Amino acid sequence: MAQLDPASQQEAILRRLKASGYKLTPQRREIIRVLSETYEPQNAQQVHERVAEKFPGMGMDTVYRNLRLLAALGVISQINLLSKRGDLFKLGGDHHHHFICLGCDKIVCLDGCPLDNNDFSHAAGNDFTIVSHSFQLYGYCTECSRNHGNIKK
Amino acid sequence: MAQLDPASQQEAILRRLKASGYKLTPQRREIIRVLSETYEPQNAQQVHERVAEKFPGMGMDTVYRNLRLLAALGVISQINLLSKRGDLFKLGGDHHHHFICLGCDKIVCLDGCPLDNNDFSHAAGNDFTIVSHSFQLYGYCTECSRNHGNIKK
DNA sequence: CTTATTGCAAAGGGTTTGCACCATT
DNA sequence: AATGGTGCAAACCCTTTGCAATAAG
Repeated sequence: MAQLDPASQQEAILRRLKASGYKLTPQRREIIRVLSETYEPQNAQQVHERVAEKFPGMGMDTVYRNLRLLAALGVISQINLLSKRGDLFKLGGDHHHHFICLGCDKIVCLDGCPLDNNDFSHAAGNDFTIVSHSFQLYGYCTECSRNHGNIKK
Repeated sequence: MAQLDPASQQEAILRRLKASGYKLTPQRREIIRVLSETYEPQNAQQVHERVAEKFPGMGMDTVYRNLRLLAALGVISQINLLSKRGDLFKLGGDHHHHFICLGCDKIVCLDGCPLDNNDFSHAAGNDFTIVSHSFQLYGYCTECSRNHGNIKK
C-alpha cells in the first residue's frame, strides 16, 4: 500500500513501456515525470504546459497519444467529469475518487475508496462482470461555501 | 416513490416550465415527450433523431438549448461518461446510477442508489458542502462476458 | 405587443488522424 | 536497418453562440 516515490514510480513505468516494445523518447519520459510529480489530476493541456517548458516544440497531439497509451496500459486513470476542462488524467496506482467544487472547479482527491465492486455485482445483473467504477462528489469547497456570491453559473 | 406515467410526467414538466415563464413550443413539447417515453439515457443526437421525425427542420442547437434548460431546472439529469457518445440525458425524478458495458457500450440503469451524500461529508473536508454525486459501474454485460472475442479496444 | 424561441450559420474547444520525417532500438 | 514516435496540419465531433425572423403568451 506504500506509495512509491516519484523517481521509482517513473522507473517502473519506463521499464514497463520498454518491456512492451515501446520506445523511451525524451518527450515521453518528461510526460511521465510530470505526471509522477503531480498530485492533482491534470488535463491534457496542463500536462502539455508543463512538458512544453522543456520541449517547446511539442504539440498537444503527442500529449494525447501518450496519455492514451498510458491509460490503455492502465498506468494512468482517465477521469471524465461534468466540466469544461476535458478529461483528466492521474497516475494510477492508488484507487481513489474526487470532490469537484461547483464554484471554482477545484478538484480534491478523496482518501481511499469506500466502495467495493463486489457490493454491486448483483445490482447490475447476475451475469454482469464488473471491472471498475467511478465516483465523484460535487459541491462547494470551503471558500465557495462561504462566498456564494462568486458561484458561477 | 411511484413512477408517473409518461403523460402525467409530461404535463407536470410543461406546467413547471410555464410557471417559470418559459413558452411551450411544439418542438419543446416533443423533446419532453421523447424523453418521457424513453427509458435509457439518450444523447443529444438520439433525441434529435426522434424529434426530427416530427420536425424535420429542427437543428441540434434547439435540442441542446432545451436539454440545457431542462437540466438547469433539474427536470433531467446529465450524465458524463468515459465514452464517445457525448453527454447523456435522462428524465430526472428518480436518482439512480448506471452500468456501462465496456464491450458494447450498452447502458443499464441500476435500481436506486446505495450512496448517501451525508456519508461523505467528512471525507472531502469539514467545511465542504456536498450537493450531489455521480457513480458508474464499468464492466461486461451478459452477452459480452460470454463472448470476449468481440470486445472492442 | 412583448419576450422567448427557433433556425441558420459560424465559431469554439477538446481530441483524433494521415503522413512525412526523425529518433530509438 | 527496422520500427515506433514526433510534428504539423487538417479533420472530427460535440456543443455553444450571435443574429434575424418567428411564434407564444
